Amino acid sequence: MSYSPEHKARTRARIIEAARVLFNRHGFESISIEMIMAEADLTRGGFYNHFRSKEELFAVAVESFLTGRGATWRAEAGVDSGNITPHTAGAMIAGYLSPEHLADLDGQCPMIALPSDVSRRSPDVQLAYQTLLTAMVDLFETSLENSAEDARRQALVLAALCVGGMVLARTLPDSALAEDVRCAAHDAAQEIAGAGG
Amino acid sequence: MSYSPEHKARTRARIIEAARVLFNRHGFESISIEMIMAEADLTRGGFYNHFRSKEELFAVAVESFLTGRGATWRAEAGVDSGNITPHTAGAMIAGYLSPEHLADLDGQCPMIALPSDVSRRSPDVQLAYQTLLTAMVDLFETSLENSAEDARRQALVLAALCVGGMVLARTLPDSALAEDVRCAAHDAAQEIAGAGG
DNA sequence: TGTACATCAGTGAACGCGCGTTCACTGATGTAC
DNA sequence: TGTACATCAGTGAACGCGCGTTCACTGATGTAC
Repeated sequence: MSYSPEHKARTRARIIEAARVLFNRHGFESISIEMIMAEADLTRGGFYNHFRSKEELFAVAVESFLTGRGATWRAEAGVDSGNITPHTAGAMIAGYLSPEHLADLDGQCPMIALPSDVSRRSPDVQLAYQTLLTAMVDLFETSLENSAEDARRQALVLAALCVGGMVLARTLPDSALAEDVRCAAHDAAQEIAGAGG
Repeated sequence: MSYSPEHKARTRARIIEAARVLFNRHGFESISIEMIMAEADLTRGGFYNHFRSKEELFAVAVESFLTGRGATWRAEAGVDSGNITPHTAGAMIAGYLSPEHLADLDGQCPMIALPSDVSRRSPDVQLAYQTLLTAMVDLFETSLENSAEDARRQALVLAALCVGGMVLARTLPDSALAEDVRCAAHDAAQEIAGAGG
């Protein structure tokens, strides 16, 4: 035997984390495999011991948000032991549409950082993106189930507001306008989540 | 004298139109100057007679939506001779969040096709994007002014819903889910636009 | 406990390719006479 | 009307560079004895 399987798994995780951060900040095409491997303290050649292609890594990196920062958020919002209340949606909205999230270029949700990159890549990459959206929508839907007439539709609207508000705020160079958009989206989302059906 | 100034202006317009379509479909980085010039029936070298860089063309191409398809939309929605009514917002929402717009990869609004491309480029490019958003928000705001308490905030929410709903619908590989998102965003936006304050 | 060995994660050079930009040149055009 | 000329939009080769992927090799590791 050579190295332990755990050794390889740790290296793989390091590559994924480096890729997640670099892709989040600079997009898919601006980041090279060499940059990712260097960020993980490795050299170019070893990449293909862990992934079949750059695009496969992209899909894995996008989805890794769910088990990383995403899991932390969900825990903080109170998604533990299946105990989801109307308050959960409010907490998630407050975190997602927060100034901190807007400023966090490394840690932000890939749905905000990478929509047009993802829309032009393989179905596998798009499926990873869809997994993130589905997790968010399911959380909203469960949270609203007991108070809203049409919880699923409301959940979809909340997701569109969260992603749309943040995508616009991220892209506008006038930071006052960006803040206006973020605040307006936040307040409207809280109103929908609070008002129920 | 060599060619007429009109000749050069027409060539420039052809390059911009070719760039708008190709960028819309494939993004900034996947499209080369050679591809754009070929689409405009020209060769690579002449590009720099018209633009200082690929990025300058990108900004111009993004903004060109406003005087092209965007102007048609605004006219159809009834933004002529300053005659903007509450109905105008509804018509704009119906067109923006329509299945036809979702399917129109060439003609779609660059706010949907290119958000993450734009967010990583120069301030000039971001300003072009902001011009599109501002036009949309202003139209919504004017349309709501007489019926809504806080017309500007409502207008920002509508813009976030329009862009967010379409960005998600464009990126999701499950087309049934994409349709659900589009419909939910459309109905919610119409409700906000119709309900007023 | 100590040594020989097989494995395979990681290395770094190489392959083939395309890119944005520059530049010397060409040739269609409008003007001057 | 016809011709010589200056202009500059458009051409296509070249420059310097970086990319994704492949591959022969290395050397740290865990195991067998």
